[in-house]
Amino acid sequence: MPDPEGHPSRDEMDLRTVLSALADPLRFRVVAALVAEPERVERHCTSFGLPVSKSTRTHHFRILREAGLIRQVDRGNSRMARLRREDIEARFPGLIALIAEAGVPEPQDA
Amino acid sequence: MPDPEGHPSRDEMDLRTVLSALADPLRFRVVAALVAEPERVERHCTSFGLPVSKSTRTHHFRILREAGLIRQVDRGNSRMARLRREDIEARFPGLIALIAEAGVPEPQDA
DNA sequence: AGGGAGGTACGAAAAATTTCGTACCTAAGG
DNA sequence: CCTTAGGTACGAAATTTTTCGTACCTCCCT
Repeated sequence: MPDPEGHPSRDEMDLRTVLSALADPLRFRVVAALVAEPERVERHCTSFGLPVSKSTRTHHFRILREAGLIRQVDRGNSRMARLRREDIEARFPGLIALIAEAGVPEPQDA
Repeated sequence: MPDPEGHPSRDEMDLRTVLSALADPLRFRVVAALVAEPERVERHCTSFGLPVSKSTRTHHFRILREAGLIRQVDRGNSRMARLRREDIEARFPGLIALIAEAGVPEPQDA
């Protein structure tokens, strides 16, 4: 069972769920941006500049969280996102390298 | 440019297109089934037992073909599908291993 | 205490994807 | 030659996903 905030444990992660999460252009951009960051970096959910309303943003971050790709941490009145790099690498070895190789898409093609 | 039948060349393959192709449950099943086969096996498009009409089947195989995941070859009056294993491995190393590890889903879960 | 930034939940609208039916084509086999 | 199996193209229906607006909550700051 996922934890109360909806984070699955490492072995609850499912490849098809992860692929669906990454299939959306905005979500891919978020993950690719995190992959390009140094290890353990936390970023504001707002810092990705997604061209959508905040309720849509909540929706996308929920899907990323429930797929196990990111961990969201409460930091006072805002929420930070961190890539679950080790868990992803352990469960789906090589996936992060593939995303890193593809790079962060430009906003317009996504 | 893709060839006349819509197969992209190796370096025209795009990770996001591939991920979108794999995000559909039926298409994932097809690819996972091909991954589980020995190298170079060709299978009838009908042999996967997809629970959809033939026009829908055409649609899904087109998406797989245009993503570069399979190559479709005319064999008289029918068409065979073959995994583009080497191209996929060259362009997205590790991806096939991830799919192989996930296994072929049971029909009911997708 | 009050205002503002950042978030979530919920329901509905909009857009994209999947699905099917029909019509049509080609090749293989009787 | 005719039938049948396997496919494609096109348009429309059904479903899913994305998107947004509104209402509401919490924490920080003044």
